Amino acid sequence: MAIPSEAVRVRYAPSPTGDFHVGGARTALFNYLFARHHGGRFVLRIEDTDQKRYNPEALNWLLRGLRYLGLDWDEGPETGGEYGPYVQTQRLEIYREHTRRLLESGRAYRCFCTPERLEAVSRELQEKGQNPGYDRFCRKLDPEEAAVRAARGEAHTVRFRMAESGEITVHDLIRGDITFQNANLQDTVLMKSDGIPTYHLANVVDDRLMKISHILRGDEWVNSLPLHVHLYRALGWEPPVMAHLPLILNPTGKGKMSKRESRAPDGRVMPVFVRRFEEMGYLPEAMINYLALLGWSFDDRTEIMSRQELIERFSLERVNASPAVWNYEKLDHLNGYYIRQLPVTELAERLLPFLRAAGFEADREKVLKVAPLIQERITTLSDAPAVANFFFLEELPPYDAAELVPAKGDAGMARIALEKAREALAAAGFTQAELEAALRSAAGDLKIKPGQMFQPIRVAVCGRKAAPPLFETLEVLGRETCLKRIDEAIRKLQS
RNA sequence: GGCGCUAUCGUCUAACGGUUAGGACGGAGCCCUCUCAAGGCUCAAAUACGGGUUCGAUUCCCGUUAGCGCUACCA
Repeated sequence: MAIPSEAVRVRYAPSPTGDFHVGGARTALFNYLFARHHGGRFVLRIEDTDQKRYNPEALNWLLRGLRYLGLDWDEGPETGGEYGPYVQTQRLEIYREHTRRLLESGRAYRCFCTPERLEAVSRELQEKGQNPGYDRFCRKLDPEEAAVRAARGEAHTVRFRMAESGEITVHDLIRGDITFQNANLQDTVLMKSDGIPTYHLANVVDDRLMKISHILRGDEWVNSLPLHVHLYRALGWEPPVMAHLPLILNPTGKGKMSKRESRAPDGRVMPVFVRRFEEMGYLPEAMINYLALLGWSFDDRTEIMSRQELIERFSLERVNASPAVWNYEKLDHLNGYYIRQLPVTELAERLLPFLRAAGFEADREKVLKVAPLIQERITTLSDAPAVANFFFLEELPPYDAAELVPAKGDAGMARIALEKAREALAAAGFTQAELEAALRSAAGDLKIKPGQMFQPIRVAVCGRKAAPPLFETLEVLGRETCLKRIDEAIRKLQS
């Protein structure tokens, strides 16, 4: 695709009404990748024209989420830029000016209908079996007279004077040409009675003024495409290139990805907010990689891609048109993969806050030793406390003495094995290799299988059957702790 | 209801008229192995349906069906 690099300017334009959602993150990512791929600019614009749903925390959640994902914006809040301000409520005068222009050219008109009337009209139309909507009552008002009423302070909105016939065809980079009949379109409100524009006006004006070259947004916007294009034309502008991204659907495949967190049948939390994924210990590397694969692909085999590779390979031509179902298992797989790829020092560093949050007295030195032992056993960083608890706990959580009994053995065998192990551990050098040699020979002395000796020891020191490799674990734990826990296990077997 | 979008394994996807329809997640099995993982190998698993166009359709066109989205002085 021949796209002049300097010309590429894209934006992510969320509304600060709630928490930063993965659907939004995917839209932001595609914009980011497209901008970086073409050496263009990635603009962040806050569309806060809905004062009723405004949430003062939303902006913080958004910025934090974008930073966690590493989606740095070139222009926007906290960054500035030459097309600012980047918050729409700080641009109200601009929208009013453009509204005046539309009023003067006759492409818009003042509407004095009350919300009550609007509702009644819509209901009436529906009862008559017609499409609900506005009956264009104020369209035929004399503009001069309407201006006078407005000047007197009469509450009113400004509506777009939509063409009543004909059709409009819009080209979408992902979907091709889409044709709409103008007769099906509404005289949509552009300026609300409180003097704040609706999304439609603000969006069109800002994209133009901010020199946005490509609009990459979710598929839920295709139905406002004809309105927007009419608006651009009415203002004497050419619309930017349009590309509507496929929706992300719930894991069930029913409906678009929920805005609320839910729980799986097993009680597991199914996060939908970027902040929650961060809290749960999903790596930004994995999130980015997974999100990129939702609606886009590189070829028939490559799935693991770094941010740099994604930037190099991303292209709108390979974005899918069909919706994508969210798949937590696949994300988990990628997260586990990226955790395993981390250098141990890096893993330890990322693990530290999660271990401390669990109440463990975790220091760097200790975590550095534990990290390699749990690296391929966790899928998220927040799995670490449960998997590595016995490394940090002074007292092991209670476990059933029956766990100590090895396969094809009995309590007596477990006890003998542990006593023998205790003896060996008291004497052996405490390195992985020496421990293994000592314990294998101890098992040999008892004429039992190595596994029948290792399993009781494992349960004694870890408090459970599934754990990291035994000898490394013993080494990290140290002689004192190991002997103490084996003694406790022997006591458990006696009682 | 109206309008719009979409349609390949359960899921994410590859194929840009000619392939034994490929890969990944998940599932099953085997191997490795001190448990659990990780890793390796193998297997099962798809072109929604009906018409066209074409020598030939997963691919292009139309219809049906289904799913989803929008239908506010919300974005």
